[in-house]
Amino acid sequence: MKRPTIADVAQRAGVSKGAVSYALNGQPGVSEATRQRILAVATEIGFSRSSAARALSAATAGAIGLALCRPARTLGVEPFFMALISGVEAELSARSYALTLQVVADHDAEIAVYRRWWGERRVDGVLVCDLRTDDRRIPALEQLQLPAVVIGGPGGTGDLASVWSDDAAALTETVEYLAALGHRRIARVAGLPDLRHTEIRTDAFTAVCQRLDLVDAVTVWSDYTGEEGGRATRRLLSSAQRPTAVIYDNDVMAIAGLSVAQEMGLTVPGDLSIVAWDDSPLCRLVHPPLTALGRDIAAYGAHAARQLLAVVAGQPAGRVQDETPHLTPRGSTAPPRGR
Amino acid sequence: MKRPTIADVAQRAGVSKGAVSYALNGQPGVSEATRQRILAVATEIGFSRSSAARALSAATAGAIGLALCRPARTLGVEPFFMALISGVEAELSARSYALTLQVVADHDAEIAVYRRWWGERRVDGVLVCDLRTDDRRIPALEQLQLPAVVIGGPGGTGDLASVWSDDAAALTETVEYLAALGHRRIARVAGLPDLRHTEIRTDAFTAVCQRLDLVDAVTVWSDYTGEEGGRATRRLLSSAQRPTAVIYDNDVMAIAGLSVAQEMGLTVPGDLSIVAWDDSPLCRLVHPPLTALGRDIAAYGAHAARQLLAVVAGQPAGRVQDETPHLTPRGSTAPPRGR
DNA sequence: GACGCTGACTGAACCGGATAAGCTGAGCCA
DNA sequence: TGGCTCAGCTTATCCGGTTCAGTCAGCGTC
Repeated sequence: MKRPTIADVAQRAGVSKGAVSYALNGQPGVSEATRQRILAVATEIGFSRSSAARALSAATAGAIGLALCRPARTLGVEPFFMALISGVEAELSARSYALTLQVVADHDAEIAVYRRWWGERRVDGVLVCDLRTDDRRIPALEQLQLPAVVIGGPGGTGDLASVWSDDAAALTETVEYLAALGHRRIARVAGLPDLRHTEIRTDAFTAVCQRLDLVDAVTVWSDYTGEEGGRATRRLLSSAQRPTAVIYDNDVMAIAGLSVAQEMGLTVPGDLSIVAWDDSPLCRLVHPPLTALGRDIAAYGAHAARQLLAVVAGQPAGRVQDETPHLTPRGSTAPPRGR
Repeated sequence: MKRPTIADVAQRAGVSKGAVSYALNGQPGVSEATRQRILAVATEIGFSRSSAARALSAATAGAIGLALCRPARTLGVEPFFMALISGVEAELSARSYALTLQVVADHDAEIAVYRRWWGERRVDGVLVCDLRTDDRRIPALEQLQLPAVVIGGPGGTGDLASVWSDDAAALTETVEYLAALGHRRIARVAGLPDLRHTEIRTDAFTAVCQRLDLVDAVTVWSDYTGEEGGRATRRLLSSAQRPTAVIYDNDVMAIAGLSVAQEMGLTVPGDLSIVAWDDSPLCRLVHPPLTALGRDIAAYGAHAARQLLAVVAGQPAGRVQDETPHLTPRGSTAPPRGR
């Protein structure tokens, strides 16, 4: 099956290649009647423009890139990324942009991918995930002048545009809620410590616990996997002054924590209250369903994509705030027993 | 930052553009000494070929496409796709191919995407997921002559290449295992009925149950979501002759089923044995950990990607078999109580 | 009726590689 | 020494769009 080119359209419509190009792009230079005729011919013979030729002459790839840097073993389990991707994708495909995806092992590999994409002109811009403190990717992208939007922050994003959500406020609200239920010993199982949002949440946790005089507040670090989340929970629940409530930095660790609690003979929420960050269907899957800090992740992704397209179009890099995660109380939180 | 082109390399190496092209592509036409000099210059100035220009003149996009057709609400939850994608990706990036991803609502939209990708020459080939019985995508792709590999089967893939795993054998093994434990009333919570692999598993289930004379065997249909899986389990466990073992077509439904059983006061595996299809970290997250039918999904994806690249390279469309899922017994299966 | 002006369109030059065809000089042989 | 081959290049053309500089008809204007 021979693919029609712009020349075929031009010939059939009895005009030049240039006129067809103007017509297709909504540029002035052709009369309305001619434009309609050209568009009709294009539709009739099933013409679509070669992305390669367009990229070459218009110097735009029509694609944006997303490099995922989490190790393969955690990548699949959290629903977060798939939700994010589907949101990004919805926004992009609505504007006929393609999404190019690459899984990388570490930040060096990721920077190498950015460099290659830049050199190959394969993408018009990139979305950056999992912002770390002192993130080496930021200066690398600034140097390349590759349009980018960081998903994360606030802070630490250099001169790049970013989309962020107020995790500090969400965490504060959660601790206040648990404190209001009567909890005094609250623990937090955090994600990887060098991620920027872990840092932000940790600072907020420390601050609110100090303010509410929760002296037994403790944060332990983990790596977002169920294994580590379970292990951390086991340690916490084995301590002399075991917490009566635990906040987990993702849903997978929270579910693992719930299992560990049940395995150790504790009832949830009677003996232990559990809050999960990232409200996904997983949280409603288990018994009791988990109280969770949720937000519309697909919308977050769509927001970031929109922002990136704006940057690609030459608008100044802004830092826009997305929805703040909100607490959805379910069956896994209650006043501590014996209050 | 100005991006170097092949002309810059040529000038600096004191040769023509053509010579550089030959050198970069490992073609004959330049001496080994010159080739090395050119490659050194290219590395030195950080040159990489424009994917657009390459695509235009070599008529190859350097990318393959993957359209995901599951509704957004189930997409994120199952770890399956992320694992598949990371496997596909590993294989592609090793050969400098890019992965273009698109999320679509239904098969019509998916076919439209294929048509657009074909017209835009945006991808060299596509991977097709979630094969259905009488899948309209197959003839559409055959008509477009867009290289494709179907992930699924056997059967129903038309003239397209495919990579499949022997789900029938895996299911048979599982039923035999449960029967050997002493189970006589085995139920199966299946995924969407019009998926080809659901059909294959259902046929195998019927056959083995008949052979083993398990007259109470029953299959109920679901949609892969936790909600539906839980609901189906509740129905099954409320029936007069409730099953003593349930096989779930994915991990998410199995976990939901486990919760429902516990919520109804049944112990697992004492009162009910549970087997999950797709062994993911989720299965080890819950208590008891789930006996599961697992396979290396990333390897499956890599296998499919390799196969697609072969088809793109002009090799005949083959139907290759991947690893058969194998049963990993864990804490969720045991002989039925009161045997 | 010569002039300028505008809208509608054409022709040709690009974009950055791949590649077929052409050229050149060294090496070899008769 | 002339003729031939062939490795090792160069040159030119092409891929399929975008875009800029013209061309030209038609119209109003003084």
